[in-house]
Amino acid sequence: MGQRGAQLQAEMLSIMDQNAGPISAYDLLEKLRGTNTKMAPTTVYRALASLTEQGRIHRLESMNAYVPCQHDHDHAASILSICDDCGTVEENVAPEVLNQLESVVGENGFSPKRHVIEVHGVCGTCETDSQP
Amino acid sequence: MGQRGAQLQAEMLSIMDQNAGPISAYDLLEKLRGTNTKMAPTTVYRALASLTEQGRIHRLESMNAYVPCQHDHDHAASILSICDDCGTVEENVAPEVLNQLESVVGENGFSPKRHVIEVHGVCGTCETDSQP
DNA sequence: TTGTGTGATGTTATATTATAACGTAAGTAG
DNA sequence: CTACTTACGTTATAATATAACATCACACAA
Repeated sequence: MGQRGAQLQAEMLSIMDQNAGPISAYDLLEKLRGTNTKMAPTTVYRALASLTEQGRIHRLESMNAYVPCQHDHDHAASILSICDDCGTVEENVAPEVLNQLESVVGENGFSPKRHVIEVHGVCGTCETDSQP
Repeated sequence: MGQRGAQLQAEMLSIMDQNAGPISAYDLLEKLRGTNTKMAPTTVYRALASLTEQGRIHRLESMNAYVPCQHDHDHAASILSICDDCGTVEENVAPEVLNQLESVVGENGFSPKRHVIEVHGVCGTCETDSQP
């Protein structure tokens, strides 16, 4: 049969690390099929869910894609900035942003459990490169 | 043929206003088929794109669903808080959060174009209701 | 060792979300 | 009226995700 949890997840992380930017579940599946021809979407989605729960990857909600976490096990919500030119994603952790955010949404008693903060734009490198 | 842009969009907005929470494109499509049996997904997606560009609705990236804008034509990025219990969505505009956010992602020259800020949790009402 | 429980995986099928491509019709301005 | 532009229809298909249930691998205890 296939690989056991930890091993599959490690292989997935390795693929994601080698990948320049975010990767979709199905692109990941194709790469995994290099070593395991029979792998099904379900398996990949299950492993992605597990990695996400562990905080080892992040899902880009606005792109239906995944990136490795850049801040080991940091459980604070992260801010993902996505360059729409080159596709690179940078991760930032900024407690002060979170605090303000919580105070804004909390005004009416809202109690936050999960934050999705994604910023699309152009990264410094691409911005520079596009100068004349 | 079908309705022209403005009329279709108005009907869509009306459906969304009557709907308690976010609605998916296909649920919207089904409701629209009450008046126009032949409507196709493409048409709905096109109208949703147009409404989004106009800032009259927001797409919940983390739910693949849509809600009417609660702050007429306010072009600043909004913060959407989503109650995972009752499904209601509240919209806030908080320039100070945006400013901080931009300063965090801008540290390395990143130039933001679009913000996705969605907070999942439990709203004040549901929180209160669940007390003993 | 053998049984037994748990969780991962395989397998099949299908649901859900979204877009491509191209033709046709409706309104709009000249 | 005609040309132009934009919305819409139509068909097909791509892309993303989950349900349901059988089977297998491993760990652990008897």
